Amino acid sequence: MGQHPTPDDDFPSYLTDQQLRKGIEAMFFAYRGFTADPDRILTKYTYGRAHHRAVHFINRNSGTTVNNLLHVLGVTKQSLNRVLRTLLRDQLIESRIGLRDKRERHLFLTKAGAELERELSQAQRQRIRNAYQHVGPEAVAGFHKVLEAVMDPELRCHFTSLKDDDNE
Amino acid sequence: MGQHPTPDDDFPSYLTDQQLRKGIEAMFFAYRGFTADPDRILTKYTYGRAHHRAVHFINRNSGTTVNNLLHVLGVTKQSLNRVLRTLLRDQLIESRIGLRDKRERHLFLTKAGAELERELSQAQRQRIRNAYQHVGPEAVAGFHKVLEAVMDPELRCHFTSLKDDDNE
DNA sequence: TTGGAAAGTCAACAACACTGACATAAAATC
DNA sequence: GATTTTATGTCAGTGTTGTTGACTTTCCAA
Repeated sequence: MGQHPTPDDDFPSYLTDQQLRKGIEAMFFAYRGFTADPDRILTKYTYGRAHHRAVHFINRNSGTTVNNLLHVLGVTKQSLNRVLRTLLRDQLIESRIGLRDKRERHLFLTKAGAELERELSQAQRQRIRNAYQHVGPEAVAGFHKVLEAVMDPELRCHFTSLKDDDNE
Repeated sequence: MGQHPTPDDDFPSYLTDQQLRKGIEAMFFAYRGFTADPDRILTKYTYGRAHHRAVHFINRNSGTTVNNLLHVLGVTKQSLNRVLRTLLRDQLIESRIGLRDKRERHLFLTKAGAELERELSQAQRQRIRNAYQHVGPEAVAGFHKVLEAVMDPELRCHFTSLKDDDNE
């Protein structure tokens, strides 16, 4: 059921349930490795993955609004607010009232925040760099293709656009 | 710093910090998509991702011990025990005392458990299948290569061995 | 027989998500 | 100008999933 004993052009071997399950497990184990290094660092600061994500996206898109961050991270404002509050308290980010629209808060990393971001992303980049170097550019291209195809379409636009609209 | 303006053979363009950051974000967004379908289904049963993982690995390696599952999942026995207890209570799994070693508990899916596993993995496989079909076999091969390289080495062995040792 | 491994349990705690309700300020619209 | 909508923040409560620490039971093996 779902399996196919004799793979042909209609049912290539890389689409068997067995291969798909293999891919699912690979994602699970790889994501563990992917987050392992930042997680280790974050415990030093009594922060969690949520702080890492916030800091990452504020760095990537400096001056982003709370609302925009909300949609990118896919969490509720209450959940995000808890994280932002501690980051503000610890002066890792700062929040500036929008000039054009004074309801909006634009988020920026402070110097300390940028340092933490660097520490976190450096560890993560090192692991990815090692993996990329090990497998070569063709495999990396395939990796990116598959990941993009696995994303939800509405999230894909957040990913493909490295620069967003909002800055004052 | 870390960047390289003129990519050459020593510093190919696919290893720039920019490209690595892109890969990191791709992993983040793709993992969200990867778990979205099972998460939706799990809320119907008031279960979470931890239940999915347990059911997946018990199905993959029927008769596995609690201790083995512990290492594969990378959680504490207290955390796993909470999940297993509810799955046992709801008769989705059953636990049999080991014949050779009576301290060990070997875990099996019940019929209902196998049904849940199928429902969860089917949704997940469908997404992966669509992605694989969309990008083609070469990209998929690259995808697998990168994921395996990103894993922690001690987790990689759990992944590569589809069959484990323990059965009575 | 004693030591230690495997399994299970209890309690307490923390991170991080959720819902729902409410408040404030400002923009947009009627 | 009054009303509605939007953006943000906050409070309270809840649930899942992880942690540590302490303790017990079972049982294999030296």
